[in-house]
Amino acid sequence: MPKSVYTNSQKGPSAAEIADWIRNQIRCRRFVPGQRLVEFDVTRRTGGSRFKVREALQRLQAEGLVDIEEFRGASVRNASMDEVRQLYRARAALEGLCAADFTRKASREQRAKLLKIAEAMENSVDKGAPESFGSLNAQWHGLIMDGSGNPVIQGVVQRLNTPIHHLLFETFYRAERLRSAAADHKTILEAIMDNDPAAAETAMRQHVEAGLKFLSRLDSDVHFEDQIG
Amino acid sequence: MPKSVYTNSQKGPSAAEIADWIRNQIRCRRFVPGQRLVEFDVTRRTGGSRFKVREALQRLQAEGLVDIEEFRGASVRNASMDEVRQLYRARAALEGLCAADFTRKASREQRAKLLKIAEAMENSVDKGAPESFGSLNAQWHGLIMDGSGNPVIQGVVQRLNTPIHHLLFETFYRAERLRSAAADHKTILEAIMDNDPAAAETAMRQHVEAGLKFLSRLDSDVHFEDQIG
DNA sequence: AACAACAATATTGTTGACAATCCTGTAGCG
DNA sequence: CGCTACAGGATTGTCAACAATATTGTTGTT
Repeated sequence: MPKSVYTNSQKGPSAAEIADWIRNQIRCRRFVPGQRLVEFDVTRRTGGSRFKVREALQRLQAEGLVDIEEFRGASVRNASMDEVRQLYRARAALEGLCAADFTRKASREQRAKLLKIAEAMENSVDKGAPESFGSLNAQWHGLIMDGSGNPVIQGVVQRLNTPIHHLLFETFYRAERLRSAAADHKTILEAIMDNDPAAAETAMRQHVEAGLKFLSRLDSDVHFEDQIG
Repeated sequence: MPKSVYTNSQKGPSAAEIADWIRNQIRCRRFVPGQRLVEFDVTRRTGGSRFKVREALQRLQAEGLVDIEEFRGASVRNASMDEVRQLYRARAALEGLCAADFTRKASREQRAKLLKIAEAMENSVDKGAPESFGSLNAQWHGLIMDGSGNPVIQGVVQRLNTPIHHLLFETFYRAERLRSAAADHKTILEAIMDNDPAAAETAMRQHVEAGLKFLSRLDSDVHFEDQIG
């Protein structure tokens, strides 16, 4: 009976596995920005040695997910609203490019799957199910990057997304946003099916930037609440 | 009299400084793709401890500059032509965005400086000086990213550029490419001075992709030579 | 009670030694 | 001559102990 979730339970988790674990905790908001990541703590919870934990934390620092100060250790980095804005703009440019390339290069199967996911998302909109919509949305964007045949960009976007992972879901709790996103997807899908890369690109860019706009509105609301509370 | 080039000569270089040193060696082609980076070697040449060297190598791995295999250590990663193509496409999208933002946000001084650099580059073209053209070219692109007010994208592009740094210079040894690049710059500059972000963006994208086309041609030439030799 | 100086604890940084693995050169064999 | 098996050295992976620093708790003074 294995003690941990990791494959090599004998030798303990590797640095990469520990990094994945921390990354996940951050993405699921179990580790929140500003929270300190004490080495000993991570050691106990993952079963890895301290050495490997340090290794993992350094990787995460290189990814920009974690801040390491001398003699103060690692803490989850806090992305400012301005940084979020920049991340979104970068995403918009890169995913736009992927949409264009998907239109050019994707296989028949990938197009079919894209259509299938889109239909499932429409379903989620009707039922008002933000979680399933968010999950399908992630699949949708992932599939487009996958089908664009550009793993380099895919990797960059994934890294850019990690610190704002939860934000990608947050906006979906407003029905207005759900409808708007679904409409955007429809536009993008049509451009792809029409084999119009340029249209797909601009539509995707607008879609991502629309997400940013919703987020900015949410953010200013939160600040308003902060002032009252 | 300091022993090394690093600021804290007493405590030895930090991991970040070692990473910078290695990155530089790679950029200057003193470390070539495939070359193994033996820890002890780096230790001696930088004066850092083995621990810090390992730290630095892991960072470089996260950046995608270095490959680390278990029990075989680090080696300089070799970017395939396909990967280079992807890097260029990502650059095109991101630098295009920066050109648009530069047009919107850059200060009067930054515009003036851009013009000044462009004039100096024209000079290099006339004199047929590839090295100075390459250096000015790097300044030119850097200035545009700087003036776009988007450090996140700037960081991403810098990381994308590192493994292909030398390629950015290689094409300039053909006079044809020099003239073509200078013409592109002129187009971009005009769009910026006309306050036309969209035009600046498309011009910049075309410029970067033109660089890729030249490179592809060079690459196939090299392959041809390989077959003969 | 508020505050400063100091001691105790917790946490991180660094080093060195040892184990595990790979690479290389050599000898033996067909 | 070509090939495999095997040692020896080289290189990396891992760990535990120690040093340096930050954080917390305590005490004494005003």
